[in-house]
This record gives sequence, C-alpha cells and structure tokens, in this order.
Amino acid sequence: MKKFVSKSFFDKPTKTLAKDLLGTYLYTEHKHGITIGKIVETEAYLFKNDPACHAHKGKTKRNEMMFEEAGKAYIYLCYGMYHLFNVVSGKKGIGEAVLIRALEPIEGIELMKKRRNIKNIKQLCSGPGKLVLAMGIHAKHNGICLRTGPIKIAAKKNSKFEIQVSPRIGISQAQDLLLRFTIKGNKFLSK
DNA sequence: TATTGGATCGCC
DNA sequence: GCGATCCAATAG
Repeated sequence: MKKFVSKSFFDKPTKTLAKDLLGTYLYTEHKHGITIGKIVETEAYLFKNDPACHAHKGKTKRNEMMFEEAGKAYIYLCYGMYHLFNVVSGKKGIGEAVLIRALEPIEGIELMKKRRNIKNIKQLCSGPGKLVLAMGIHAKHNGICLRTGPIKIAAKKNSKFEIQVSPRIGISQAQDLLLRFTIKGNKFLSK
C-alpha cells in the first residue's frame, strides 16, 4: 500500500492521467491519523477548447496553481462552501487539472465518519466536496506536492476494471465533452 | 463599485 | 427543489 507513484506518473496528457488515476489510492496524513481512499471517479479539465475549465480564460490568483507543473494539488472554494481537490496536470505554464470526484473508503474509515458526522460508508466520499471533508483536506494544502507533502498518491494494485466515459457533472458549459471517467459498476460513485 | 453565477450538499 | 455563502469575473 505504501508504494507511492513516481514523478513520471504525472507526466502525460491530462485525459490519460485522469484515466490512470482511477484505481490509485489517495493517502492523507494528519495529526488525527491517516486516511486512504481508492479513486473511483475523475474529471479532466483542459486548457484549450474547454470553457468549463477555470484556466480557460487565463491565469488568475485563484487558478494559478493549475499552471504549475504536474503533480501538485489545486484546491479551491466552490459555491462559497466546499473545497474541491484537483491534481495539477500538464507542463508548467499549461493550465490543466484532474478533479477527483469520488473515493472508495479503504483505511481510517472511523476518522472519515467522525469528520463527516455520518455513518453510511457509501456516502462518505461520494462527491468532490464530501471527500475533501472526509480526507481532512484543507485550503492550505493548495499548491503542495503530491509526492512529498501530507497528501500522496499510491500506485494501483493489480485489480482489473472497466473504465466508463461520460459527460462531466455540475457544469453549464462544454457539456458535450466526454471527460468524466469512472470505474464501471463501483458502488461509491457520486450521483 | 455592484451584480452575478458557479467543477456542491443536505434538508425541505 | 432550494438555500447557504464566498469570490472572481463581468459590467457599469
């Protein structure tokens, strides 16, 4: 389980990275303990020809992390209430990222329940705002390296699964782009 | 300077 | 289906 991905893991097209992240493990360490969840749902946000991407109109103070080199965290506030967690992708200067939308809880489940204040395991990480709370991810983690910081990505095991491709969720622009990737049949996906 | 509209969630 | 609640991007 403690086999974290190498730097080269992030060095690939964003769409490919979004698919490759499926089945890997998101690991966070915190003073209250560690939590681990298997990534079961991702979305790609591209720099070009993608109006739904924050970086589409250029760099701002909010999205500047998206322009950093791949393998860093981009965390931002959505609807004034929830922080969403992204893996920065693409070369430095290219504003792309992969949104992590859902996890299957693996370790530290009691801690996740406490943070979320619910009991149903299927609802612990079944959405981008939920998993950020369950994993103890905070806005101050914006820009940290996902290989050396308190949030890491561990390599996937030899489990086989089918990848399902579909339109992204919760956006009003570019709804025709098929950039959402899920593990087919997984019980922990968002709705 | 004012208005608007989100990569959401939980409860009505 | 609706409100909570912040901030960046627009318009004026």
